[in-house]
Amino acid sequence: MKLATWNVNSLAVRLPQLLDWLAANPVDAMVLQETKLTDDKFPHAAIESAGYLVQWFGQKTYNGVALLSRSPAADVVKNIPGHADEQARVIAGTVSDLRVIGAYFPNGQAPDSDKFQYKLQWMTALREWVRSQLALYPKLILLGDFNIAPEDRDVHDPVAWMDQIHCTPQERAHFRGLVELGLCDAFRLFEQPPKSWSWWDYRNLAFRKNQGLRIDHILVSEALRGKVSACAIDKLPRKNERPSDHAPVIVELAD
DNA sequence: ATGACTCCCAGTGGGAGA
Repeated sequence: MKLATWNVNSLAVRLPQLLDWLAANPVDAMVLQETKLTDDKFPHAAIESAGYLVQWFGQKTYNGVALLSRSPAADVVKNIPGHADEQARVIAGTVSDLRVIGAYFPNGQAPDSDKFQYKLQWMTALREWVRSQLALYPKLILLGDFNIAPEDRDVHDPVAWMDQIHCTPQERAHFRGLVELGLCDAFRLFEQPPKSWSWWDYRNLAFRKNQGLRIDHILVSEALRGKVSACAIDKLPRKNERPSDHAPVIVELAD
């Protein structure tokens, strides 16, 4: 079984690229972030024509998430239950026997901003909800745009990024908090090329110079850890014309 | 260098992203 996550930075713009990517990468399930579409505008028919069922949860202008799957998603949840939020950031469903939680973590903007406080509160709520989900669904996968670079090796210039947004000790502590629930960073189960990033700034020729961050992640529960057979970042879509600034991440689970 | 690019909604500019 293959699953993927991709921050598409506007599904209205990236729909053709998503369909191309799915044709080349026939995953069993996929989560999207930053669809930036209200629910009435979600292009479900095009996605269904590509052979996927889809659940979506969006808003105007910002955020927005979706869950695509070959087989139906059961017990679908949108956002974190009990955590009031104006922003559409989470979509979860059970696909086959797997609990799939797709998440778009807040950016946080700057460590001294109100948005950073929102990010910390959101991450606290997410962690407690994921803890309860793990009790219900031992086979759980949490994937999406975490907006956290967990370690210095996930940052092209750790000195310049030190204590900056995505790299603060508080954000990294939250990432470790998820790991301490029993989740495992699937990407790091394998030897990976050095300077592996999932996001490159649009500005300053960052992709060409390979100056990026690894902020899109796939975390798997203990029950799944032994089944992970591969995990990789697909840089190819970042070479498209009008690319998303993020690349997809794919994980493969043995049956 | 509080920049750069891209997207969105706006409305002939500005916020947000990361």
